[in-house]
Amino acid sequence: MAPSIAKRDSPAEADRASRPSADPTRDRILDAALDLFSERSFDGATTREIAQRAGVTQPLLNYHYRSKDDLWRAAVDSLFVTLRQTMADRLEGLRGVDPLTSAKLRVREFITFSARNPQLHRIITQECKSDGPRMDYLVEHHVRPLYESTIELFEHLARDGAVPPIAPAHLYYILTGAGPTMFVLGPECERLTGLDPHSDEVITAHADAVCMLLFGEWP
Amino acid sequence: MAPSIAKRDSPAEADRASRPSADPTRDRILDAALDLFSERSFDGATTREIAQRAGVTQPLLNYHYRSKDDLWRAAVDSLFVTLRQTMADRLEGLRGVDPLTSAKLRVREFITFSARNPQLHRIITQECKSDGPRMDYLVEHHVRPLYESTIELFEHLARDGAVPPIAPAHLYYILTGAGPTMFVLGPECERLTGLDPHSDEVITAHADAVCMLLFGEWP
DNA sequence: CAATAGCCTGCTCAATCGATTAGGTTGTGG
DNA sequence: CCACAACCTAATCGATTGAGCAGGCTATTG
Repeated sequence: MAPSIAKRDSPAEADRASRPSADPTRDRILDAALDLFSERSFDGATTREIAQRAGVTQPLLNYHYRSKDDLWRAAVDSLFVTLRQTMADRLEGLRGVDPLTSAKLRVREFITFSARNPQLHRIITQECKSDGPRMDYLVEHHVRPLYESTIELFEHLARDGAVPPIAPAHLYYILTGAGPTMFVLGPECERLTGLDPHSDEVITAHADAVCMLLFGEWP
Repeated sequence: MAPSIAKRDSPAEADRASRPSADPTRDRILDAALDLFSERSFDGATTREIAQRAGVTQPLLNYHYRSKDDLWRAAVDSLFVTLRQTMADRLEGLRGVDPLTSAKLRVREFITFSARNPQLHRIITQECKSDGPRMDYLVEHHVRPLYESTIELFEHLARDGAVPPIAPAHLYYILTGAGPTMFVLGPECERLTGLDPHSDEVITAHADAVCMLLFGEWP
């Protein structure tokens, strides 16, 4: 069905097609793909439009990536790499800090990232609404590790009474729902509330609000 | 650009094409359209597949609805009519109940509806990610009234101290994010947590959790 | 200098999309 | 019984989609 052998004739094909990065052209393609896939969904985004936004021609996408599906996977991978790197950098400066403070900062960092990269949850909600090969890839490669480390964090916090007695699975969907939705629906939010979901003030206020609810800091 | 006159030749065309309902065939088409639009997005859903799921042929969609866009609008309308009807029925039985209890039941009803009709938030998140004619229709016809009545509710509750001191706009996105996300991502939730997001137990537990956080009932 | 390999583009194809047309069937009022 | 309107279908249209092919440019290598 899906031969693992390269379908083109040049020898280095298998290496090039949809493997690593570090090429400015490939990066521009991935960024454009991420924007359009997340806004318009997999089917709604056309390869021609992605190419146009990246400033290249459409056949170049099939040169660098075997197929539209392959391009999608590469774009998703790069986004999650950025997420993991950002979170890791943040945690780096938190050695020795007490667990509760560390957890609060993790939540804030997650919300800030979701606000600056709404593509993350846009793509997740697009693909995970129905079972399919792309949801499978997304969950097994990227979402599950995130889920499990979050569950572990909540279990720790619950034992200390730092967080309400709510099953971790529910807390996970409350956090991943309450945190990013305002920014996922950025254009709607702007129209509806007049707030600018890109501004630091609004992002901070939202993180404050979620932390207040989650960690119960109101008399 | 878009003449309001019927483009077909029969006289009753303008009346039929995309006006009221009460016809079992039209209802089946709308239900199928809702399912597919919400799962696959506007572009991802094909009129042929909608027709197939409704048990009719594809040209029939263009007979009953002027265009795919028209069909989408009719499907969205029917969903929001159901939402308003459900909420109104619920509030009917709450005359004389104190405001806080009434508010809690409203929140629970909203979450229950979102769990049983995940199409609602699936479509909202699909269309409101980017500005466009469908977001415009959705917001101005259906979302804004919902938003404003929710804001009003939260302002009342905040005055009584029944809800944390959080700006209503943020509370709105926290509620509409934390409540439905678990059910919007139903297939992912099942795979990730092992919970069945269709079961009454899980729905109730999630409503409990959100109410606990929102109304602060934990010592 | 010649040759080769890596990027990239213009042109094109088969498949599939939403929409249209013409026609058939059913039921109702005169 | 006829005429007409409502409902539905088969066949098909032009447009757009993802993908493939052949070839051109540039720079590194021998």
